Amino acid sequence: MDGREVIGPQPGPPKRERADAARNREKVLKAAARLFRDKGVDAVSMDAIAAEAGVGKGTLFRRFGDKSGLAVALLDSRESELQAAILSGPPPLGPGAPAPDRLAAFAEAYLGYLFDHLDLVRMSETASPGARYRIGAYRFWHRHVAILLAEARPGADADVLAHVLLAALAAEAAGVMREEYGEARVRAAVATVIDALARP
Amino acid sequence: MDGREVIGPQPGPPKRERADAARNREKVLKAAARLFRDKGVDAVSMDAIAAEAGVGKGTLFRRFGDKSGLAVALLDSRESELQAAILSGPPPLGPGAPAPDRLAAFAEAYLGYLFDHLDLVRMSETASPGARYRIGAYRFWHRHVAILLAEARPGADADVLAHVLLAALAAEAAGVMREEYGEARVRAAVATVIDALARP
DNA sequence: CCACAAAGCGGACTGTAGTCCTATTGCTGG
DNA sequence: CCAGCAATAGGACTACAGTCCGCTTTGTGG
Repeated sequence: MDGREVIGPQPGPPKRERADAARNREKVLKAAARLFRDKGVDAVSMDAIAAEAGVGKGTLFRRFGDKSGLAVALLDSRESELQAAILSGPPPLGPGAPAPDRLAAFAEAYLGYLFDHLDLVRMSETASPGARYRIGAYRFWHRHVAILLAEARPGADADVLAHVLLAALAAEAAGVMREEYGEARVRAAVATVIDALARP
Repeated sequence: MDGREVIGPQPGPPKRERADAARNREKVLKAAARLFRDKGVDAVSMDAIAAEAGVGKGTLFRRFGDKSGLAVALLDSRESELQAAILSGPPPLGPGAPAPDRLAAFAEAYLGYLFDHLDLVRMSETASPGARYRIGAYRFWHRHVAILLAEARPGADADVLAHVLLAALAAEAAGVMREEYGEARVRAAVATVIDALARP
């Protein structure tokens, strides 16, 4: 990443947030977190969140767009941590290590993040068709992986290969694999693929 | 594949299909095909299909389960062709060629099938969460790939690797890649990954 | 040919995501 | 402090997937 700053939903909005808007945003995020924790992500409807937060449905949707946007907002801090570690943390996740090592470290770290928040990430990726690829964070992961792949495997079509690799890290795919074979084997298999691709 | 028969939705039901049921099944499939062709898969609701077919909604859902089931039924013949070619067609897609060649041929053929029917396959895979992995055909592709991977790369965790590979062939992922980079680059990238994995 | 059980039918009903439009609220310059 | 206005709030409304259950059709055994 030749990066400048973390890509993602703006923690502080463009210009200035009106006081009532800020209040309601907090209320919604708190309510959503509470409901998701108590009942599970899949069992909570947007109506329920609006009711629990004491705001109207319109407010909820205008602010977060859709379920996917709400999930992204809830994941924001964890995601930013990971992005920061990639941009400026210690190697091999951060800059300084050889590309293949960085790729392996990224996969390890990303799978940790993913499995820690599987339901939320799944919601952010599957709320609407194509949601996964519209999220700002996806573009971040993609660029990171593409740049490292280009370095590790000169001449390859790194942009497309990065999408291929990331397909295996989709919440639904990784979730199914973990359920069927356990986390360790998923991590190992992803490491195998990265190894095969990045150390030709 | 040490296979015996094609996996998928039963063309002829278990015991015997009542006359009215058969009639309605045909009416629904015809109506759905017509509507999908005219308006596009995403713009057609289940209500519209039921109305166009002149049957009740209950009928539609009892017979096909959900949107995913309807898509599978519509894809059935093309899918069975591909499965048959894999099980008993000429090499390298069919038996007889070395595993890496068969894997490459499978990816080529599958991408052809996928891109020819992208919207329908996407519908079959994303109609409900996890739909992709519940479809009988997915299990077929998975076993096929796993068996070939096990042969090409002894000692590797072929079952998990097969899922990883197939993740790149998900309709949504492949569709996004094609849109962004074109079909040729997607095919090439998938071939690259298979090559890296299967010819260590 | 008829009676009758079971398979199948259909559309009213429920729950949910997401939209829209009007009333309200908070900010800003005077 | 106040007036004006743009941003925001809220909930009624739409459209859709999927369920349920009383009614109808079909095949069968007498």
